[in-house]
Amino acid sequence: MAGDAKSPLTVERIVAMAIAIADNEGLEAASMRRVAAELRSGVMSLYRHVANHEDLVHRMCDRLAIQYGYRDHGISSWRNGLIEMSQRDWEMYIDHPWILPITVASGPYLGPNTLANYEWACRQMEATGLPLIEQHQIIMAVSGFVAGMAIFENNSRRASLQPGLAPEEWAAQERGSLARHTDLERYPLFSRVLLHPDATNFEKFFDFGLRSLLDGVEARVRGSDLE
Amino acid sequence: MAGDAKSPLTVERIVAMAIAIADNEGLEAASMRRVAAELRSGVMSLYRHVANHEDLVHRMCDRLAIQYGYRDHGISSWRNGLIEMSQRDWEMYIDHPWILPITVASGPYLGPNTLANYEWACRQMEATGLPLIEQHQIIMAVSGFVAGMAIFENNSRRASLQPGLAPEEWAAQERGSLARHTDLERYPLFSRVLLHPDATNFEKFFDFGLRSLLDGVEARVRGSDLE
DNA sequence: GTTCAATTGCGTACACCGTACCCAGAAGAT
DNA sequence: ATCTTCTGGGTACGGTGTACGCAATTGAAC
Repeated sequence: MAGDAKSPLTVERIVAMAIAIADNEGLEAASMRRVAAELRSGVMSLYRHVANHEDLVHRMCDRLAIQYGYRDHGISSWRNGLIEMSQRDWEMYIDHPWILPITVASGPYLGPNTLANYEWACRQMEATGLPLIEQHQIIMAVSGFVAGMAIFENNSRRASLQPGLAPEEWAAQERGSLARHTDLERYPLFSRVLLHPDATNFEKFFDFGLRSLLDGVEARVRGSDLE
Repeated sequence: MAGDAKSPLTVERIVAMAIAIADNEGLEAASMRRVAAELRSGVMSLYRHVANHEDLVHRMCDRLAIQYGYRDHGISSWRNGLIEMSQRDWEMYIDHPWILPITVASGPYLGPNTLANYEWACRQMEATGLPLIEQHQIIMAVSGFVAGMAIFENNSRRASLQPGLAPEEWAAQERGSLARHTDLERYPLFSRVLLHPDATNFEKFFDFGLRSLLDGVEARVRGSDLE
């Protein structure tokens, strides 16, 4: 993890190190002190390249927007465009769970790369022929759905994957720890769901929900859904 | 805001005060020191009633689950049940924006009231005849969509409502501040959206997205969507 | 009423955080 | 060789959560 002692401090190195720390130990571990220590530099040196901690966080987000940029590999329809957007966003949220709390707490940082992605999505939607503002709102609805599902997916992953035990063992353990504060008998349906191995499998319903949403949009595009 | 000096410290008073502070000034303002000061008590006194700060936050969340508990006022179908759930959650997210970051960062706290709400939703879904696990996943998909849309709604509210100026003025100001770091000419579609008064109006597409989602579920319930 | 135990309130202190301020040293220009 | 500018970073301040230990209050038992 630690960087070379000699190489000069740059924004890129700082951002990359902060992302590496956040990936491994969570966002709160990526403090200015910690990043500086890992880079073998003084804390205040970072402020020569980054305005403050919030600025660093924003740069981390926009950095991911490059890595998970929307690409058209033979995309032929607005529907496939929205699917591409959803898949890239989903991957980003799963690979770097720390980005979701940032987006929620302070809004998506509209850096150049994030904006380029948005612009790409909007361009795909032009084929719908809908007014621009509706294109925007559809993009927001789909993005919102993806973000929301990623929240649940990340939560269940964080809960179940941490000790590296089998899902059934985890469920049993979770059940035990919950039963300590709560009378699970009062929540029979929840208890049964907790025992089910697919209780935390969201990918399947991510696809299902996305398809439902896109079907709704398609109906609107065809004009049968205008109110 | 400040509490009576004489009344004894209780969990309820602590939680209520923390919620009041978070509502007015954001979650980070509801620190242990601040809550204690507002209650005219010592900081460490709070720890007699609350395990730690995280515990306090969890109790705040479960407190809201009472206030925004799902109720059946003549609800006749699983579809209306999911709509009730969505509306209550939406209200909660809008009235108390601080709860979303908590849910995202550490998962929904499964306190007794939150669980009771979940149980209610599951019971509504029994009418679908789907396997329990699918009922669960549908609830999660709808909840996820609501949470995701609430993220965007809250972000745009926080951005646009703070100084109390008209939406157009805000858009112009936002455009100006963005243009300082970014060349907006490179993002023509985004620029046009930014100027539109409905750019931050999500309620309309919240309804649209929810309807699309429920239509998809309905198709599945009718068996026409089984793969 | 007195004594003892248990509960509640809280002051101090420590480790962490972001960062304002100022100074040392290196690099480049004149 | 001197002066300017830029980069690195040490110290210090005010914020955070909270471990520890002591005082005051309450409740029970005699």
